[in-house]
Amino acid sequence: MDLRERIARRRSGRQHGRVIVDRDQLSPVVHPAEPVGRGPVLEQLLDALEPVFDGALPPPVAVVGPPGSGTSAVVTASFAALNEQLGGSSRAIATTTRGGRSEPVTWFVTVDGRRVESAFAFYRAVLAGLSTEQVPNGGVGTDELRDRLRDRLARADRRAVVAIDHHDEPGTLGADRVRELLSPVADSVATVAVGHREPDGHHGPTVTVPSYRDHELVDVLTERASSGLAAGALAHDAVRELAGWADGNAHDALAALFGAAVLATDDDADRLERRHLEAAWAAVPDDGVHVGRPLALSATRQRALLALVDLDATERPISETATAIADRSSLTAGTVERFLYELADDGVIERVPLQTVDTGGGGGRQPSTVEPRFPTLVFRALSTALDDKRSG
DNA sequence: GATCCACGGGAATACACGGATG
DNA sequence: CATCCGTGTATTCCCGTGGATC
Repeated sequence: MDLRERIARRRSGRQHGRVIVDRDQLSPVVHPAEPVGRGPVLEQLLDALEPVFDGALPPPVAVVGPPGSGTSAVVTASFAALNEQLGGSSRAIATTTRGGRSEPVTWFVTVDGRRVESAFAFYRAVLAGLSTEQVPNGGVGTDELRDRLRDRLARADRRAVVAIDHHDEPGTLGADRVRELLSPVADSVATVAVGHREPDGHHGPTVTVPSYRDHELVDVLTERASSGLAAGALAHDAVRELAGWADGNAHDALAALFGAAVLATDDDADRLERRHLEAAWAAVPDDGVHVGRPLALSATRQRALLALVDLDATERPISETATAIADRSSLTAGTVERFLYELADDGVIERVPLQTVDTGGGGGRQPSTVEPRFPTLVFRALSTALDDKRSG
């Protein structure tokens, strides 16, 4: 990071108070261009993709690792760098418009499974990664998009390596479904499945990303804090403690750091105090889900979750919670209730059996309540679902 | 006009419990 | 005593509708 960049970040960060200099540097959903301490894994991934350097397609690759190990970060960073070297969209235009000689071009596209759940959305995402042209949002059929993709890759020496991130999370397109969608262009597309486990029947190299070790996580946090927080805002032993608490999970560690920074800002403090850190990691559930999960939901669902977080709905039956949320929004209680069940089914929130016996009418099935499974402070800070309301 | 998608309503099904039935 | 049944609630599942986009 050069000086100019630092100054620019300071300027843009002013509105965030005295502690936070650059929110993006702290965000668990933003990946650095150069992941810290993941050199060996990056090498393994490049090995697996080796054929692309000879203008060929690699075999199917799987990238697997436990939650918070940085699988997405590794793939995102690698693909960005590979695009620069091997002819991503911008370069492709520069080289193909000059002279007739068509150089081998390979695009590297990552598709975020959390935000791409239909065939239509999938083709759209891949096409967007393959060209700078505008891809329609609607009004055109799925078949049309598939045909465009085929046309795009039909010419010789054009291929794409498509990473499908989070292929094994609930609600996302599975690796087999992706293969099916890409079958019309199978000769020019290779896939990289990124997730917690290999796709069923995976054949081909697998890159295994291990959990961060304690000192590596310290490095990650130190790096993020140095660019995201004001100088001296975070004591070094706090970093160690944070890393120890997170137990190798970089997402949880960053979520706690971010949450603490938000709390310190609310306090108008000039450094992260112990109470901020403790409250922040209390807001990161054990064994919870990545904050990217709720952040990828539709605006209405995010609004429902924001209300849920503010409500502190513990000990309340799900139907009551739904009514309370509905009162604060334009949604019907019935719809909110269904949302909550769906979100619980996907693991974003968790149903907890409720023991209260005093249902006057007697009989009936026991109600349950719901609890967030995602980092609440981070979600509240990053969700844009209320932005239209907030500005002004 | 064609198309995708999220919302909304509600039907269908599962579960809990007490009381009736054999 | 084991099982079935009725009632009330919780949970899941389905599909029509309308907004947005091209």
